Amino acid sequence: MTRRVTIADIAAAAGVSKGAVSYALNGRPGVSETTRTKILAIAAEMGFVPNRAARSLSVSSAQAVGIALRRSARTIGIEPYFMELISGIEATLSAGSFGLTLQIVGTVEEELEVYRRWWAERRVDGVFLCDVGTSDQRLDFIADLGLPAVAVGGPIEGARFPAVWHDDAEPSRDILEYLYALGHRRVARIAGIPGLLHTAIRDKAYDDTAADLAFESVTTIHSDYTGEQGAQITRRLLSSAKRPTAIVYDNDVMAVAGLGVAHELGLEIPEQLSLVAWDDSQLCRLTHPALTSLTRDIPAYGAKCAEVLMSLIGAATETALQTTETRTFSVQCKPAQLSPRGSTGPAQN
Amino acid sequence: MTRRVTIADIAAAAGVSKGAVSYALNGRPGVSETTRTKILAIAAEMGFVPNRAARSLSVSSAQAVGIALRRSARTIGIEPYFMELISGIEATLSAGSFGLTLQIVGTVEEELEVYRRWWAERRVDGVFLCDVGTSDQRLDFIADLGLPAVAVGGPIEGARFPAVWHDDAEPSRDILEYLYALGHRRVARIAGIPGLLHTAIRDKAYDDTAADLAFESVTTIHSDYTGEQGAQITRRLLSSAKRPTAIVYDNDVMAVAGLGVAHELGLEIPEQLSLVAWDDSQLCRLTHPALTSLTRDIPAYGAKCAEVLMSLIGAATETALQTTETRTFSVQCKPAQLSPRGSTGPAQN
DNA sequence: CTGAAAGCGCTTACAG
DNA sequence: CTGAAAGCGCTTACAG
Repeated sequence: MTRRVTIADIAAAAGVSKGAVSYALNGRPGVSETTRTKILAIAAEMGFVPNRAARSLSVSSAQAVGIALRRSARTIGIEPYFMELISGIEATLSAGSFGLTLQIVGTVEEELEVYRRWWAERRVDGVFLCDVGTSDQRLDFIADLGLPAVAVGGPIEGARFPAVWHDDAEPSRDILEYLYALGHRRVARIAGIPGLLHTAIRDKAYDDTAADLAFESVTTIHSDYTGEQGAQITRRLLSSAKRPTAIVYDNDVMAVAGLGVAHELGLEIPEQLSLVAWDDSQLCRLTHPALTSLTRDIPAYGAKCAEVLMSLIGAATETALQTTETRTFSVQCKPAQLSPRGSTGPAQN
Repeated sequence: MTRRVTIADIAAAAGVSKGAVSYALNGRPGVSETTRTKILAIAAEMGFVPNRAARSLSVSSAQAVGIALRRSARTIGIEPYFMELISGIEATLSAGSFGLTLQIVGTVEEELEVYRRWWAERRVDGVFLCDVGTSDQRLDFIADLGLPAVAVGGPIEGARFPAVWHDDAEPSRDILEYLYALGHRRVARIAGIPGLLHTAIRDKAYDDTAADLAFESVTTIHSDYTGEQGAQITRRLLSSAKRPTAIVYDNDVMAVAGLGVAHELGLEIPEQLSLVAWDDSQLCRLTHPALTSLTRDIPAYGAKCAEVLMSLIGAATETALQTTETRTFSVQCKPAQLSPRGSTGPAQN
């Protein structure tokens, strides 16, 4: 159990004041180049790493950001989305040697409480807001707190902090046009949670596109994103008299579950039924046939979100320095691209 | 942007010293009951939450623990295991109002560096060590640092800190006996990464059990746990002359991929091939047929790991107080149970 | 039981 | 360019 070295140790070894050590270490004026290099050498030799708490207390910054996820213990694991997002976030954070504090909560109330506590404790300098809703009390709550934040999703009208988002309307249109071109006229969509912003955006895009094309029917049924509901709703849809010839799922987990149901009912894919998934994770390539899906680069998205938050916090990460224009209030990322695979084919009515 | 209230504010409002406020808040002797209740009331009214950095600096404790995960951005999401584990860990941590710092790393060197930095910065009071290897340099590294830690996996011989683990030998035996009873005589296992401790334990258990029963062949092929390799190895196995009638997978993702390959080859499940998965996540119930698998309660496991770490750190969580005997160096959890589903059936040789 | 003071390890004006 | 000092917001011996 080695002892931790402090600036006092370095100061003593270098024969200078603690202040000088601090200036040297932080690349600030106030020390000559010779003393600076000498101090730096000694610090490196002694393996100095500054005590976070002391630094935080001095500069009033936690050197960390937080993310609160509202899911149950059982369902959180199944969505590859979050881990990929976090993974991307971290890539940017580490560059600025910021830490990520993660908290899983059960209810909105708990989530708000976490934000308040984090803010009051100064445990984090900013937060990522996930699963943005169409009318989301967390937005004002966080803004009122004065806690820097980035919404992972958008666009958000009248937002008081930046939102980083993909346009979901265009891919929604892409899917329907693609299915239409394949001859599908009865299409169903098993959508996500109705209160979520991106669900609403997709809802509207589907409706708009459907109105432009001569579909026989385009139905949307909302779900809770779980495989159970995906399976259940698929079973119901496929048991109806005029069953759809194509089903679009708002995530990958439900699509996999839907494929399971299709197998269960003995339907040939894609001959008798075409399936499309949103959020292409590795899952979509594990099944047979592989699932046609909408592909986004989630780690890159997470990295972008982190960049915006860092620049908001004013942290001097390299990336943040390069792209100070990310301070704008809405950052749009490249929309999801359709990746056609074996689960879609021409309709046989 | 409300102002954060400090103990100085409370002291002023209550007309006492900061020391008195601290004693009152921390339930220590040194203040009369009347002043204590008065101070507490004022603190509550002002919405006081202590500044973490200041507290940490004083007591030399970060009030946080860390977990470093070594995966790539693309593959980390697919394994439900980690999020479930983290979710369980958090349930215990929140009770003691400890935070969880998460870091995703690419290499062992990076991981060791993270531990050293965390320790030097005093950013965490302890860490969880995942993916324990048969010969794991991280064990001594962490122990030498004097950083409290819990190994998520074991048992570890001569360990210098506690390990929390499930017995994997018994379930391994269960699977083989079950398959044998179903009449399977050619069984293959697509195992995980060879260097991992639990892989080695399962390897031995399979070998031992196989030796006790009259199998025609029991082969083990190691993999990297990804769906790609799961699919690839399954394809190779099923294309061989004397193909196995049952395949056991060391995780769920590979099992799902294996099922996809079976479908691809037109094999009837379970008539022509039985499949078994380890680590029953929701994934196993999404497919058709649903996958027979070995079920463990991962969130509960995570909670147990956190309990042991908290007790090690000496934090006064309620759970830790109740179970101080968790300071022992090896905590065994309930082994995984076989959950038979549609993917296994009698062998048709 | 209570108050004044020192200290945790940094940063940062402020004099020399 | 350099040093001594105060301060961040807590905790905790140490006197009264």
